[in-house]
Amino acid sequence: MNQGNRILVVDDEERIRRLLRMYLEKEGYAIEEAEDGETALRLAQQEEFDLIVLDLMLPGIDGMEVCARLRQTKATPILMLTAKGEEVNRVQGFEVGADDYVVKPFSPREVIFRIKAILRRSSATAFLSKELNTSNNIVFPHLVIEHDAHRVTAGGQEVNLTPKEYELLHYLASSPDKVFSREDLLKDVWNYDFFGDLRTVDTHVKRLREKLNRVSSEAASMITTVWGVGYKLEVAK
Amino acid sequence: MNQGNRILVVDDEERIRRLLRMYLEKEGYAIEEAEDGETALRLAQQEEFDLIVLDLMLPGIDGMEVCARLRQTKATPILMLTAKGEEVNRVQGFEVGADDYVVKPFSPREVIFRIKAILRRSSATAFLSKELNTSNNIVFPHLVIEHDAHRVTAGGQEVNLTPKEYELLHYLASSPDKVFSREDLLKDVWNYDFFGDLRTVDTHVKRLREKLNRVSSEAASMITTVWGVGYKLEVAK
DNA sequence: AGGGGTCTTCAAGCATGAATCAAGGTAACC
DNA sequence: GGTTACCTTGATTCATGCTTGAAGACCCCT
Repeated sequence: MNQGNRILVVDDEERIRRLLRMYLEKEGYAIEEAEDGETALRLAQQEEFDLIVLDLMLPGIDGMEVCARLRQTKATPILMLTAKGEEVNRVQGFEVGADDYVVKPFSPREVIFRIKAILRRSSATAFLSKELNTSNNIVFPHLVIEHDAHRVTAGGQEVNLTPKEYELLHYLASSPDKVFSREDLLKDVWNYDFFGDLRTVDTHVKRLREKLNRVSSEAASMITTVWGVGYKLEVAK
Repeated sequence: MNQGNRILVVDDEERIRRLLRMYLEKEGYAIEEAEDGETALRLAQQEEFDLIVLDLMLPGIDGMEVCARLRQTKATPILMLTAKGEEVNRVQGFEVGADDYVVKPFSPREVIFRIKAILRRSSATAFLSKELNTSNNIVFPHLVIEHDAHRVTAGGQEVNLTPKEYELLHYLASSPDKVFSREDLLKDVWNYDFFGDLRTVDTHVKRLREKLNRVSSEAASMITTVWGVGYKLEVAK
């Protein structure tokens, strides 16, 4: 868990702000919101944040501008949100000092990963600590997930997963033993603007189990159904 | 990882300084900035840096001059930045004591490689233990990349690559097994002022595979597509 | 400077692989 | 044994990657 890093979320769409607040608070961050550039700048000046999530498209002062002005006085890390197809000059974004950017529509999961990555980096440079803990690997008795290599190994053998299958497994694996409802999974693993059938989750679970089972029945049986509730990845007892 | 080497960045353009700071801090270096020759000289005299990145074109005392004066008292390694089209005599630069030079617009990646190479060289003389690691060669079962010679050998036979093809391959090879998205690749391998189509990456990958394949299908098949994510250079298992 | 060749980029169409959803079957609970 | 939730399957739709060609930038050589 995080020790309550403070994050400022800047977006003109309320549902986006609410969405991010929800997810980030779940992760233990303290959230503040701003719906335009002026407010964002004011808040950022008078309070200390550990990170700012900044939409590019804002009424009044746009994100690029906010970013540039902010950089004159503060070094707060900035994560940019850009809409797909928006004629964004990415380089401009970086020049202006954004640390990373995410394209909408994003999956909540992705945003959280990027935020964690940025915060890890910035605290790493502060303490000159080695990036030992940075490895994104998740290791269970019969299941290894190497995130950088995007590789899953079950019972010592590599398993080929499709993107969704991989994301689903990775999501379950990052909170082992926790049960997620189908709604949870759809909300977190899929894009925020996807409203699909709950049964879609079933299908992916099925194929995930199938692929794991071809290689290691132990790994496959880690994905357990909690009747009337949802799914979880169960770590052997 | 680097143990926080200290680097002084000297350039009159703020966006260049910021850009370099961003990338270098990500690599774990501690950055200080100067925007003119006078400041640079003052800072370089009163503090100890492990390396100085120095723009040739500066208001007041120019880079060449700074370099020459610095060399009278310090042996700090210097990496020169020169603008394209600037009729720079490279030899002049070396005479004056620069250790290496990079032409603008540079790709962030290139600068980082040069910096690491210089630091490795200079620390190699201090610690003989590192001597072994000094070569910039990357060696895989069917693929050898000799960076100093800018030469690629696949299956024992030399392959002729264009600059971009080479850089792409080298970048992938320096983090084997790690998956890079097309965005990542554009960001790191292309120049800092390039804003292009993601599909451009595909084209280069295609031709890279083609050239490697003419000589060694094993080498070609090391460049693997991770569906929905990006590309990686996969080391045989 | 001018011309030829190379490298890079980008667009368009095609090929392939993955995600979705509906419908019927099956297992768990009471 | 009935009811509810879950699993399975396959067709359809959708997303992504690959290939090709052509245009333009760039470089080198004369």
